[in-house]
Amino acid sequence: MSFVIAPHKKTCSCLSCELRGLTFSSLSEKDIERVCEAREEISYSKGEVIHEEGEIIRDFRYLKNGLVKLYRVSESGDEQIITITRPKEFVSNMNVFHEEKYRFSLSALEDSVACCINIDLIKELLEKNGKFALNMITVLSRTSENIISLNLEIRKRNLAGRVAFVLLYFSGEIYYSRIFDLPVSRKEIADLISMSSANVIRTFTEFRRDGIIQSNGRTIEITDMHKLEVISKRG
Amino acid sequence: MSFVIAPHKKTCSCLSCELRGLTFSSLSEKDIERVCEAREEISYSKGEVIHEEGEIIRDFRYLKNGLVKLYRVSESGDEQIITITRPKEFVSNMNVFHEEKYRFSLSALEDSVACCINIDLIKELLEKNGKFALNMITVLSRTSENIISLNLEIRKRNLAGRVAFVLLYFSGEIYYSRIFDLPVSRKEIADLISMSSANVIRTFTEFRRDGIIQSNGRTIEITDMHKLEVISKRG
DNA sequence: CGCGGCTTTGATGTTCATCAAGTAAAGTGG
DNA sequence: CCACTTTACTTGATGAACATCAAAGCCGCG
Repeated sequence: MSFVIAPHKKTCSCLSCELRGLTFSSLSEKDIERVCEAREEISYSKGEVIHEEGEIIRDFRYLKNGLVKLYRVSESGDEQIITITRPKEFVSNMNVFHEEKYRFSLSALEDSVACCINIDLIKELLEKNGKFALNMITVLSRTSENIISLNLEIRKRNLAGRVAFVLLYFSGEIYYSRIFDLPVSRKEIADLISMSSANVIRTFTEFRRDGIIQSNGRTIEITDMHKLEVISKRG
Repeated sequence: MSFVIAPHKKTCSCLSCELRGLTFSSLSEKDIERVCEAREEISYSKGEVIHEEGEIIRDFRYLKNGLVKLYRVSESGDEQIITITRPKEFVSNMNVFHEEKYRFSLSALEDSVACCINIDLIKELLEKNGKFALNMITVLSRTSENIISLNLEIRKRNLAGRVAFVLLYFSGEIYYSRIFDLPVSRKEIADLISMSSANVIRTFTEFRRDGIIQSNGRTIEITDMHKLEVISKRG
């Protein structure tokens, strides 16, 4: 099956989008085209804010590629990171359906691309197409549960256990490699695991001393996976 | 509009159920009746487990009244409480839609009643009726976000702030009163806020000494709401 | 090249967990 | 109903875990 690129858009590939299967698989071709017409693809460069807490929700945002962090800033100014995640997850698009404004902020940790589709159109399609809605429920549920589980995992560990867990998270869930460049600062790790950045750094130093990791700035190599897993488990 | 109680059921009140508006408002009368036929109303007495982590999900459970805690037990045997909530929230029914087994456990803190409806019937109705599905999405989203927000609030506070926050939570969100009977043990509060029970108790004692609360066993009276709010905020 | 932000390390003090022992309360079986 | 057992609660003492503060080095950026 072939399709023609609309002349007024650089990319209009919903029909062939590799992410289509995640949620939009149950839409008819006609509806997919409507979405395609209405959508806007926005690129965010590393560090850019995608949306902020309190901002009015106008569209449903679907992360195509990149890496983002979902977070909240308290009155006192410090940041709490809720999750760091790749496209398959929905992230902030949970409260899209029951609130007027975003409750959390979202920003790009790597260059990212998001599809923005008017929220009313999505709601209309959900209402019209139960299969699509059931699909959406499935994806939203998974996302929420992953966030909740991540939190439970973190909160049951001590400092070293949390740092180990986060390193394993990046290695196993984000980069699929023993060697990777951390997408976040030490302070952001601290904000994710609710510890002070000084102690996160100290823990890195210990891991280095004990031959568990090698690190040079943001480049990390896990040299003793087993030990790291043990620390994560008992911590 | 009147309805007749089916002879083979003690209660079959879906049409007039006071909770209908929350999710089932968009179902036709015919579908409501199907649900009504299929559903089973189960009572749980205080302390009883409604479902456990790992159990196969057979039905969609809808809390009619009571109070429940959602929690998880780690390999080491200690409990992490995720949330404590009243009927309007869905609680465990998130992973109903994307997993075979429950990821968390649910138990009754007060005598509770749940409607159990076969999950396949619910899925069928969601698929058939987009309005119903959109409704469901709204409720599920709200529930998830409340859990996530609760967690963020707790994790940004210190011991005293967490205890104050939890007391205000019970007072303001669960019992709507300055005076109430705690539905949980000191240890359960500890499991909710990730602190040791000894320190939770110590904090209670301090609050009592400082004239912030009066407490006799599980009966709590908040005597200085303002001070408690200040502790919760700055904690 | 100089400024500001991130990182690192050490020193210090606070917060919190843990252990232990004792008390109250609540269920259990005779 | 009482003796018994168990579980929840309470308090103190101790040490470990962690935050905070401060100073110095590093790196990137204008």
